Amino acid sequence: MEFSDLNPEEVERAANMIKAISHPMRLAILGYLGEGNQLSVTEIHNLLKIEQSTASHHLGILKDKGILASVRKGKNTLYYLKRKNLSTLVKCISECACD
Amino acid sequence: MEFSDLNPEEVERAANMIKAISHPMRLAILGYLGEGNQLSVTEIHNLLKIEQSTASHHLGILKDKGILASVRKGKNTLYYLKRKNLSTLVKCISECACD
DNA sequence: CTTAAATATTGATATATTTGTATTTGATCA
DNA sequence: TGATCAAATACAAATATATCAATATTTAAG
Repeated sequence: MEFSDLNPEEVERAANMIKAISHPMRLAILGYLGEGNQLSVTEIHNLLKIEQSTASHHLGILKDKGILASVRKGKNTLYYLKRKNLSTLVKCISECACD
Repeated sequence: MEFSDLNPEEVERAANMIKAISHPMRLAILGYLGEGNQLSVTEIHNLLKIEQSTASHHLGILKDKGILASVRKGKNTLYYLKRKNLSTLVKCISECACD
């Protein structure tokens, strides 16, 4: 798959996916979910020390753009990485950012 | 390199790099530069059918965030991918966006 | 059914981004 | 030097995003 094979819509979609993860809070969320963990909104809210509504908002964006999926478990909604190759992407990004 | 190894500053830097490429125009630019090509501002401006100043602006962002480098060649300034592992990243993104 | 906990949504405000027009800077060439 | 082409910058308007506080919704427990 070459990037130049993508049509404008796919480019748009790709841009949206990346935009979704290109935010410090959301990258931090991915850091927590990176190893197959499942976390609730409240846990994210506490881990990142941000408002509950803000946490929910960011998780919603990540879900909407196809990065995360969620499952209801009792009172909680657990979020997790939708595809494991996103782990690769995230690793790749961390490496790029370090040299 | 695990994502969770990054400290807040590095997370910030990673977020900035990704944010830089998470824009349809800029992704399209990367598409054109992906295979080791070097293109001038005017060429990008013509290829993408956007204003010269807009092209320059986007190229400037990509350069500022460490994605592209540039070299003066006569009247033109040629832009190119700074690291080739960014090609991998871009490919990875295109694949993620397609399934 | 009522209450409480966990999420989600809404509204308001502040901030950031994108884009085009116009201008300026820089380099080349006659 | 003066004219010209290429690129960068300044500025402003439109749009988008982030954040918090308040409210609504959903679910489970009693």
